[in-house]
Amino acid sequence: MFKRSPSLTEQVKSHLKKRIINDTFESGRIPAETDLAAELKVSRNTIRDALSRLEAEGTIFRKQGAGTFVNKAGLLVKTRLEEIVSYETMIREYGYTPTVHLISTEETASDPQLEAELNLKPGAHLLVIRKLFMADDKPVIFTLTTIPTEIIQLAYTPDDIRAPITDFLRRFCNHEFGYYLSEIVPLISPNWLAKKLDLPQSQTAILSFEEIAYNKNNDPVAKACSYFNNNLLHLRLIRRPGH
Amino acid sequence: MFKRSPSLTEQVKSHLKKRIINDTFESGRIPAETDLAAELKVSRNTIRDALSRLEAEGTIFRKQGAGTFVNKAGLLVKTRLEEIVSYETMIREYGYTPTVHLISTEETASDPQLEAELNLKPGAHLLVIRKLFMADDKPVIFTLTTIPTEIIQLAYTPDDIRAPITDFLRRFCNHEFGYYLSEIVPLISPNWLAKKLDLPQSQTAILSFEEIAYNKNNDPVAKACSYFNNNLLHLRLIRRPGH
DNA sequence: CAGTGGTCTAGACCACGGG
DNA sequence: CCGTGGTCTAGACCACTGG
Repeated sequence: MFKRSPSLTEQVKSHLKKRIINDTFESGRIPAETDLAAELKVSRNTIRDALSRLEAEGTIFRKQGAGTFVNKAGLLVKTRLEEIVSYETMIREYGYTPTVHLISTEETASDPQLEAELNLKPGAHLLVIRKLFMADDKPVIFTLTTIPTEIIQLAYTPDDIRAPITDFLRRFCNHEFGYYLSEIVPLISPNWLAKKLDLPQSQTAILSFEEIAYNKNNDPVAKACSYFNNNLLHLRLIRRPGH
Repeated sequence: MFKRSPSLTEQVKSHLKKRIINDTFESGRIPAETDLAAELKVSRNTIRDALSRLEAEGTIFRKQGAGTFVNKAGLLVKTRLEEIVSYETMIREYGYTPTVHLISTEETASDPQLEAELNLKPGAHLLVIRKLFMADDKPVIFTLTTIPTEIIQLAYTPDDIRAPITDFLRRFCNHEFGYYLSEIVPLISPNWLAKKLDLPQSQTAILSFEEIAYNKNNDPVAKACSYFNNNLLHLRLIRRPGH
């Protein structure tokens, strides 16, 4: 029934998610793990891995001894911060049409703070990219991405820069993206930013992300700052007790 | 070597974490999974589960084909939003001494928004709890917790209310805590809050959490709003690509 | 090529929930 | 009590890394 790639677990997960969304499971109850394993011809461990991922993203919940159930409220949550999606996808999941404007690119020298954060030599050269994301032509996210020029190995066009940074790192820097270490910082929007995000010039509180991108070798490879217009997007998160 | 409870995986995880912190592993390299399994007398799957948790919290990173390594930078990250710790623990992990002040408790009637969020009958009674968390006697977090009185089944003292809400729910409401669904909202601190958090009266941007607490049955049982003084605490998060 | 982590299997036993 | 999810085992094969 399933192929070898992507992983069985992933195929089972999306198969089950489709059935959940199409409401194939009456009364919100999902069949027992052993039954699913028999039906889909995979081992129970594979079923469990898939269900664990669906549970982590709030699609289902499980109760030992009772069963596995659809989390109707969880289905309404579109994006969760702890899982990266491109800003275009995020905007689309809120029901808007996304567009990306490349505002500017610029080369500068690094400052001591960035050198520490990205583990650079003093005076390293940096590529600074400014982008504006629109939802139905209303500006919602402004981003400022900083990449050391020394890791860029191929020539690129403005279109390549419009793509998500994870794609740019893979295609032009030969770095597989690993994860973001993010800090959430509240801010009173300065005038230049209020103008870009179409906020009232009177002081408005906004959210910003300051993120260091790490590659699969755990080396810091870029810094990304994002500024959100909270009128349209909501930043949500599922928080669970540590094990 | 290990007992039956808590889970083997959890014991292996904390055993390995101790060895990582004590720098038992030279050159940052952690032994192969099969070696660890033989040494600790557990199956490789158990080792893998433990390593997966350490990887999720940023303590280690793995590279297929190469090995498993200590994430030295990740060890510096104390608290991550996606994993719940009590605010007292969070303050302690930043190196301060925490204290909790119970500001007030109050009973009110619900409003339509809360009735929708907590799935209540119109006009339900609510217990509102206000607390202030101090770090070395400096105020850093103000919280406003709202619990429907109908789920409170035992009498409680002010001391009981000072405890984290997860404890209160378990001990006095017979509800096992499941997870928080949180929204992060930026705010310009109003004067009353600036006073409580000892912020400059001039407008300051702060972060707030608006969280709905769910129990293990996936029912919403409480609402918790938190307001942070960002001068002392940093809200961090590890973000990874979805599977 | 040897050694590593990634995936998957089949089976066992336990702990809990609800009738 | 039975059926559920939670944990653990032993073993197999694959995919990737690095010398």
